[in-house]
Amino acid sequence: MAWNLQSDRPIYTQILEQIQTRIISGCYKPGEKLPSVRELAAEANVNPNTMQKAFAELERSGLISTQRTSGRTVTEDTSMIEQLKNQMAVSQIQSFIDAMQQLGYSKEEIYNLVTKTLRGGNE
Amino acid sequence: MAWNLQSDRPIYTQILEQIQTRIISGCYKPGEKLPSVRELAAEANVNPNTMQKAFAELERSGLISTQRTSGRTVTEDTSMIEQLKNQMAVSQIQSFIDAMQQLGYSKEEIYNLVTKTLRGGNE
DNA sequence: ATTATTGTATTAAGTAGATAGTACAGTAAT
DNA sequence: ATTACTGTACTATCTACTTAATACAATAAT
Repeated sequence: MAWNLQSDRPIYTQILEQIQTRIISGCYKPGEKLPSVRELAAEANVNPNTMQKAFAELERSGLISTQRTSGRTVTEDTSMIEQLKNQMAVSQIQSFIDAMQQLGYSKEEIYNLVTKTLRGGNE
Repeated sequence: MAWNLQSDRPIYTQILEQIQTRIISGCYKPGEKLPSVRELAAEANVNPNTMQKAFAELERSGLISTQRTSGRTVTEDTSMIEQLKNQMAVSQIQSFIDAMQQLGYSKEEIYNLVTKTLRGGNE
């Protein structure tokens, strides 16, 4: 999975979210060692300080932990990961429906549009 | 409808979007005169310059127009408004589904979660 | 004519985010 | 011991966003 960074929001926030997503989707597995700050920064075409800032946040939440000089690892607490997954899903759904309703779509219309889109797409 | 402004994105961008939403949802009607920059700025608890910046963007898109000294009005081009509504809806749906799939949810799971949420909510 | 209100422009200041460059301390591998 | 890699810290600089405080020209209302 590639890094997808826009300029309309802080980069470190987007990196934070995308690392979370990678952990949740199993791209980075529980207990697995993460690439180094410098490596990931190069990969994302970002300053190491920016990547570092994202990691600092991730650690406050407990999702990853640091072994001072040998790198970082994803938490082995799978229930924590599962919980975060649910949280993010609920939040996605809620803000999606809110936005659609504010545009003036009824529940039924939202339902129909989602159904139609899900049918149409690939895979 | 109240202003909902977060600090994680530029204020003027959020104002821009929310004015678009108000026009699309009919809160500000086609041809209607808009409140002044200063008035809206006070209402949103924001500097007039920030509100002005949002309006400048809205004008580039043609959604509103300016009568130099008597204020601004919403476009009367209802098909333009309708088109913007569709655009924003499609974009909402797409990025919602993308985000869910990246979290690891299948189309069927997305469908079920959306259905369940739509059933549960109010109104 | 005067007054108030409109959009608009300008300058200055403060803040947050991002980059660049450098440095240090701890550990693993050799 | 040396080397290479790790996270971490620090300073300086640049840009974008936001606020503040004015100011001006055009029009609507009086």
